[in-house]
Amino acid sequence: MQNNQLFKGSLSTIVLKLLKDNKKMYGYQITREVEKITAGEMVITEGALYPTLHKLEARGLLSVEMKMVNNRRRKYYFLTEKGKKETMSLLNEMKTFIQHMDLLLNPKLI
Amino acid sequence: MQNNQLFKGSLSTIVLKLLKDNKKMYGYQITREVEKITAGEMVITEGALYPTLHKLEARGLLSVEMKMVNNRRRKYYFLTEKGKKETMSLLNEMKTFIQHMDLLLNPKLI
DNA sequence: ATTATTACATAAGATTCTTATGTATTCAGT
DNA sequence: ACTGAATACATAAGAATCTTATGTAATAAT
Repeated sequence: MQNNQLFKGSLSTIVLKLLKDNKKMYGYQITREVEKITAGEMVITEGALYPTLHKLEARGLLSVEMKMVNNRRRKYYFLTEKGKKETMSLLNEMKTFIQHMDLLLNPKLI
Repeated sequence: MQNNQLFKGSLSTIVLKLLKDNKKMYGYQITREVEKITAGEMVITEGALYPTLHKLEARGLLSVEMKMVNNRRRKYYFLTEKGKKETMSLLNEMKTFIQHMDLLLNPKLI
């Protein structure tokens, strides 16, 4: 995203949606996946991602499972039941937000 | 918008786009127009709007014209040349952002 | 008279990011 | 054997953008 304030506020939604589709993922994997999907145009910084994951866990939306792979630790996150509900809610909010932006930025002149 | 973090970062773009379409507007009018367009679903608070207008003016994107109407002062804002360019740029950024969100939230499963 | 609306403004605090920094392991190239 | 890139986590300081609260002041509506 480089210099994009628009991104602000959407990170949680993105993370939760990825976990919804992929069952479980670890932090580094999430950053790779976002870059892959957006062809490198959107980059999630670690300074934003890790605090967000911790916060979602603290809110009871995510659970964690530690794994060692190649002598490196990975923290796999997955949605709790509460997290699944919140994900649906946030996806609807995002949809509504984009509709409103469409109304504002592409006005239908009658 | 009530409780919507997604809104964060998009206010400048909305304001500039409205000024692009309406030539000149005053603060209170901008709040009314946004509510009108979004059927009351998006509400711009004054605490967000006025500092934003001042900032855009300080950056040379807006100019001001004072008017007295019904013994009440109005500050009409309008785009400078620099503001017109920045508006196009921000509208493109918003478009790109929404495309990326679409990629992330509505993945095309092959 | 009192409340709502119009019209501006700012300050404190919350939230979410960026940038910088730190630790530690593995892998690829020289 | 060494160096840098990649993998994988973490946190802290500061920036940017908002919310909430508050203030001023005039007109319109009840």
